[in-house]
Amino acid sequence: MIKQVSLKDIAKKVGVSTALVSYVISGKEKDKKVSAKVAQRIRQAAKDLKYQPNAIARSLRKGTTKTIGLVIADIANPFFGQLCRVIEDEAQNYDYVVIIGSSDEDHNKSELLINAMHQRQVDGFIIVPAENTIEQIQDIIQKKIPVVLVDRYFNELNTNYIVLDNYKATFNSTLYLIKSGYKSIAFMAYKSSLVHMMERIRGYFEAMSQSGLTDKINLIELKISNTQNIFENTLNKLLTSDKKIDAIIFANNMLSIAGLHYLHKQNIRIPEELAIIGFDGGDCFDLFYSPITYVKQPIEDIGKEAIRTLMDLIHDGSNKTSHIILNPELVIRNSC
Amino acid sequence: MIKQVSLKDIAKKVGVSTALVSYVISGKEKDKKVSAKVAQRIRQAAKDLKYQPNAIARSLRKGTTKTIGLVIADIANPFFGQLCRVIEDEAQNYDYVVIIGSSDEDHNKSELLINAMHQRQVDGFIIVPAENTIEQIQDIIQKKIPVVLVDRYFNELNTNYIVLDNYKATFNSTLYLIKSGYKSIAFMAYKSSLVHMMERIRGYFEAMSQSGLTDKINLIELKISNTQNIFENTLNKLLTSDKKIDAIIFANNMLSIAGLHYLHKQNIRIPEELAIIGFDGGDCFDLFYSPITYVKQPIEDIGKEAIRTLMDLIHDGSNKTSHIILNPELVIRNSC
DNA sequence: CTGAAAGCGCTTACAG
DNA sequence: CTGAAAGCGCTTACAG
Repeated sequence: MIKQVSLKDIAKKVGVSTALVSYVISGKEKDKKVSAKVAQRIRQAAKDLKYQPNAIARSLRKGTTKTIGLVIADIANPFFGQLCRVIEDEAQNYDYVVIIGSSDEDHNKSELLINAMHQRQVDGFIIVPAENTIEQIQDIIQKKIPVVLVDRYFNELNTNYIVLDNYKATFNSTLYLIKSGYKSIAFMAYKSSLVHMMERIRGYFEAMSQSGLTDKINLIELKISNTQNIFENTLNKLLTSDKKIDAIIFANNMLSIAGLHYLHKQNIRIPEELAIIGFDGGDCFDLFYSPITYVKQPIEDIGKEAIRTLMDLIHDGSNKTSHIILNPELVIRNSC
Repeated sequence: MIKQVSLKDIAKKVGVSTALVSYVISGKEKDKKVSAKVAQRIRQAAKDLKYQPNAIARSLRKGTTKTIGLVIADIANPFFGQLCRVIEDEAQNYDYVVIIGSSDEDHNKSELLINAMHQRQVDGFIIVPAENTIEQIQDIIQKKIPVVLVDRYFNELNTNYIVLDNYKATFNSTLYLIKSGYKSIAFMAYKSSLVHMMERIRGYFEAMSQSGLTDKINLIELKISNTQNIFENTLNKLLTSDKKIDAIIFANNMLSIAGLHYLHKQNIRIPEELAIIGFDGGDCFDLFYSPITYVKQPIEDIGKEAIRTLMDLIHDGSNKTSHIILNPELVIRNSC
């Protein structure tokens, strides 16, 4: 690493103080009334020396880094991958940079990440909170660092959040299946105390019971840590039971993809033998021999709203709390 | 944003100088022989005050940020998405953070990104270079900032790089098709001066001509900017021509997926009517009714080697140049 | 219109 | 074993 060009080098070359150079470089000449010709010489020198400001020094002085910390729940999940992309792109429009970490749904890892980002003085957080991370979020709030939760939130905490209307998502999906003549509809979800999962389950329950199908309710809850093997055994047991399942709704895309893998392997005909509704979408849903009907989240909007909310918080220091709940879309194809 | 706890606060509370606190916090007590009980009191105070070191200040002082700048070519491409994940995970093992940007194959955007990262004083770069970015890479090298290229490189530049053996990848794929009895094999690629694409094309050409099929060579080159529409028209023209194409090799995963979309829509039976070899893999290849044979890149290895090489460069200041060329794997399924 | 100086929060020789 | 002090590269009142 070679010694880099600093303000001082430019100042020396032009024969002025670093203050002048700083004014010109940061575009404040107008206010400070730096003479046009001095400004010109400074700009020229900066170009000649290929000056690049040291953002670290500026950050230390100004107390702001133009950096956002993004903690997602699972980097292996394409849904979050896409979300990262949107957020990154969007942040760039505001001249912010994003540093990303995956908690892998583990609260210890989450804490490590949040601390590392905090040490790096991020100006704000966007977090997809894992289970048992309430205290971590509380700590951030207490330090008055702007934070917005995404995809999930805690009822106990009055935070900004952007989430899907998860209840509506599964309520509508279930109803759609029922209207299409399916009755014995199973629901595969993760066992979780997190509100998004509970809401998805509630949507399914409500739709079933409101349709007089309470006795057909069949909720399968898997642990996130379960392997594809356990997953397939469970699915196998479900499908070979005497309950005669005629449809399955998967509560997120990891479950959907795992499910499709199994059904594909077993050569179970969709929708003839079994109807399917997936979650979150993706190329595989489109390219499946029988394109999959699924709940589509407005990822673009989620990301944009998250950044917009965070920027409001950072810039206006606004003290309102935003709860933004976005509508799901049921994309209807051939799988049911 | 609330005033944060600093070394000074701890020093004041314990009644020592900030130097002592710094030694203890950064784990240097042994060397500096801070008395055990003072060290203990400092640690306790740090914990009581929930002290988090200010990494920005440390970076400014030490001249290192423990941050890596990662510039990929296209954030929408799942291949790069996965690569980001691997690199991020791997960097974390070394206690480094990654900031990511996508050049979208545009050299202007690439320059903007590299400058922004440079201003943020990244300790090193990992770059998937876009076309016409030689000067940008040269600039980095000249500033003695560690950099390793990934996926592609420039023949004109003596840089560190990690790439697939692209020639072998398509040479073997083409040969595999030929051995399976296919003759009229088309190759869909992007028009590009970049070495990875040219190597993939060369592999195809060589395999065809070595097999006496020179007259069957059929290279389709698309611009990266081409829409799915143009893509489909081209594919349509190709398949309805009197050349009787019996197989297509796609030169990367974007082309593969676009191709599958088209073939799926047109109900072209694979492999009966047309054999297919894809590139890079993914769930859609697995879940396609006729699972797709494809060239698999060792993404995990690419990412790990990139980080390892960069860490060597940063830490040992090693002045050797690494050219790492990894082997492709042809994953054989049912599409040909 | 311009400059001297303080200070952001650290680390690290140096002196004792 | 401990402290005073310089300095990383900026920005920004303040004074002229």
